[in-house]
Amino acid sequence: MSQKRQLLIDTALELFYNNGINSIGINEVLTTSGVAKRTLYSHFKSKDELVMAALQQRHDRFSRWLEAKLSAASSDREVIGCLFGALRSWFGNNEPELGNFRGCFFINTSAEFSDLDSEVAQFCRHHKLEVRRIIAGHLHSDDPLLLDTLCLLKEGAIVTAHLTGSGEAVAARCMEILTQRP
Amino acid sequence: MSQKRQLLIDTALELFYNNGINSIGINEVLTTSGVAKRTLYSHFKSKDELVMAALQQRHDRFSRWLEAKLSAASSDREVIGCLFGALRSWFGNNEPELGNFRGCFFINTSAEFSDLDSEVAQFCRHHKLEVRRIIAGHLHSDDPLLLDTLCLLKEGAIVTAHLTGSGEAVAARCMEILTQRP
DNA sequence: TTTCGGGTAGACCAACCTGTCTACTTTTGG
DNA sequence: CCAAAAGTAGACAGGTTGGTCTACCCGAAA
Repeated sequence: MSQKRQLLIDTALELFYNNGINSIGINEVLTTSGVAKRTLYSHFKSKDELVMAALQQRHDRFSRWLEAKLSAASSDREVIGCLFGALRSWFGNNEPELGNFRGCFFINTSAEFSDLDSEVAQFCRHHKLEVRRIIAGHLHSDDPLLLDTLCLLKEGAIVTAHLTGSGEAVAARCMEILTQRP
Repeated sequence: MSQKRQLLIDTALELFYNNGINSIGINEVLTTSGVAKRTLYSHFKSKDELVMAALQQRHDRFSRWLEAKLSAASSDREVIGCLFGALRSWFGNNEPELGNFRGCFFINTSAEFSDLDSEVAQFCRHHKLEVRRIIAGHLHSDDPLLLDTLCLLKEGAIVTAHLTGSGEAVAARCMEILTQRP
């Protein structure tokens, strides 16, 4: 069905991710995509609905990407290697399907929407839970402490990579930290 | 000198931290503080300048707070305890001087300002470096891997606490992770 | 007493925001 | 082949933004 709808979502996601949702107006999405305003509002009844569609799109894409990256791992040690190897590659802008690295879209979006009960904030929580579930699904032991460690270090790495810019060193450091454990 | 200036900074910081900088207009700062617009623009030549003053204020307050929390520690193990104990207390809204917990002001602000060269983004980087320096100053061994571990887990904890809401459990988990190492 | 810095209230400006609307054109399926 | 669906351009409405400006007030120091 409608390819314009998909074009709008793709354009919105890229602009939102690169500039923040509040910094991007509807008109910028329209001029960038070359779609008419009327068309946008025939597919989405408000900007919020477009935002939700962009979040969903990012979530799907990121989940598929992560799942593929972890699928090769056949031991916990390999899961660690795959996970932080993938992150390092992302931080270094070598994962075209995820776009130019600018932190985690869901962390960034949460920072912009203060109302914790809003649909947007709820979806961000949902995303993080799903990512955790994906990682858990690839670990052999179901040591909850290991899972928490991976998730916490992953979040720390993403934020630090975004803020400092030295993302690849950060990801490598995470692997050092984790391989130094029993 | 001028107490109005300080009142403006305090009001702006609270509003910015609780709602995000782009969501708060100058007029909201004015009505909340009860100060006239003319007065604001006699102290700050633009909103950006007010934003910078708010960032500086937050940085000073947070640094002093952290320094005080870590000053009691006399061993690396105690530094870990003090650090994540302080974070747990912050996450649980038991640190009035830091206000109601809503993540890290600098991480949130970085998410809103995409230009990495902007004064705002530079200050956020500076803040994180300073915090790292404070932690390093209280560690006895100068094991860089330990320092990195603490900083990464700290960022992960802040982000996760903000996104999921279960902050105190997260901080406790970090301590478990760290005490389980040699 | 006069002068002046710091303050107030609020009208005003240009730019931008989301969202609606009219009027017209293109695409596509039965 | 023609009707319905999907698209276009862009004016418009009503509100908000950051920022400027005029006109006035007050208290303290020279």
